[in-house]
Amino acid sequence: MAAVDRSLVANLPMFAGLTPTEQDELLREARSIRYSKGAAVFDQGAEADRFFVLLHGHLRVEKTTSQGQQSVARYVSAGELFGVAQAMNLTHYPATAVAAVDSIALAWPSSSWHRLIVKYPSLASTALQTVGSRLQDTQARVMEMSSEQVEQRVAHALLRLAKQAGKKVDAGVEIDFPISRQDVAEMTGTTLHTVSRILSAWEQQGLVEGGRQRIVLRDTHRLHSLAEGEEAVRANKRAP
Amino acid sequence: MAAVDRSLVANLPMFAGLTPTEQDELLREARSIRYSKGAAVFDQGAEADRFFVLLHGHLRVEKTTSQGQQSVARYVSAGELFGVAQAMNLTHYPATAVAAVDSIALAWPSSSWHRLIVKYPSLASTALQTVGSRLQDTQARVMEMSSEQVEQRVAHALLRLAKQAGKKVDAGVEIDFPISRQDVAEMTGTTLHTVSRILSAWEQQGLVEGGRQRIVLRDTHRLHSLAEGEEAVRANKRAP
DNA sequence: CGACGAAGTTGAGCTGGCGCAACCTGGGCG
DNA sequence: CGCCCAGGTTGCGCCAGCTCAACTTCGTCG
Repeated sequence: MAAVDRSLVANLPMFAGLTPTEQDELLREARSIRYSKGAAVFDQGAEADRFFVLLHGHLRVEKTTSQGQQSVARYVSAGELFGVAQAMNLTHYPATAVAAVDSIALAWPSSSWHRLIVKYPSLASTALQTVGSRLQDTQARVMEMSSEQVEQRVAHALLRLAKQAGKKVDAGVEIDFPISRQDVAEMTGTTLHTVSRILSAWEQQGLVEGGRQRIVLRDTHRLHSLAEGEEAVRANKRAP
Repeated sequence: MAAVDRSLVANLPMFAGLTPTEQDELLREARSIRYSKGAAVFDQGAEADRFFVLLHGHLRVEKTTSQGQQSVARYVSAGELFGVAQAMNLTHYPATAVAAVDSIALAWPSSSWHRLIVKYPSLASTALQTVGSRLQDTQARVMEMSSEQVEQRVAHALLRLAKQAGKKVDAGVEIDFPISRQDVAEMTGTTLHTVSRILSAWEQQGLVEGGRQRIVLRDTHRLHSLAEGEEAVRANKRAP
């Protein structure tokens, strides 16, 4: 475990509003940990003994029901606070976090949480905002799933991914980590077959560009109209 | 506005962990407001100038999409903290809260939030737990909507309502406020028609007892198996 | 460099539940 | 006391998207 320099983290939301001295104090209590692609940062159901800030990389957060149904809750990007189960009074992690690419995180023991928020109230505010914006996102997903067709939901999901983890590339915006059709299906509540059909149709229209575990958005504007239901690229149109 | 006695609120989560003196101080800054059935406590999109604790009654929290699609996000019961938009760094309420029955709430100005959590860190903890458990619930809903049939989702929704706001009655457990088929549909992402068919079928089996804006669960045990997908009371069974 | 497996594509058929429509019912108000 | 209407029920037909299945492509590991 290497010491982490303050300059690397000073502009993260979690450290904003703290003096350099306070930042150093906080950092002194943290460990920096490296996770290689595919490794789990924590597992659903495990004791929530730490909370984290992601320094580098991307994590996929997945939930599995008792019946074995799996679903992708969200992706975590660099700078975000995550694994704050303890702060919400949970004793165990409610989901699994897996490194989608090689990643680095800072970890604090959950037991310090209470002491830290008393000492640094801004920490509590940051956590509230983090959890609050997750709640917003999740509620948005519920509304999409109640009222939108699969095609719109997939469009929304891709646009959200692009906003959160989009890398500008000559052909458009590329999702910055490997993501399968199955992953997209698990984010939108559909099957990989349907996602595949939709992406194929879109590719024909020049809306996206696919590939193995790879999605590039070529026309975010039209994807937006699709997402808002202003038009539709019917995927199962029958040839006459 | 009447002064609120500490003894009425001392055992609410929000006031736990505070000394009687602190409780009094907090109360002194609050206003108590009465809402009659159907009145809005706040409207989606309005400036988030206050946060609340519900003292008595039940609220329905609804969200409407830009396309006009409405959905019920949750119900608030007595004792709960709500309307904490400001704490999540939102300037406007993301949903509308309507009194499902005559209700009473305590209100604080949002502008005091920051000062209060610095003074009473336990407030921040309470808020985090509140928001956290909402996040849990919402994520559970997403998973249900991805992997369950409508019938299971309705069963889950009713059981959740009963747990949160169930009143023991001779025939079983009654939802403690008026709730329409439409409301249930908006909680489960289906249509009032489908809910009606399902409840009718269940009523024939003696699982529930219906009525205008009224639902009584008569066999929570079988409803649980239904919710877990262990059996199914097919609603559209065709007569041979 | 061959072959095995993970990821993706595509076809065909079936069905849950939605949309539409007509109708019933009980509670409240004039 | 009778009318009105919000809330509820029910029948019918249709189709989006799921299931099942076969096949292709790509990457990687022995």
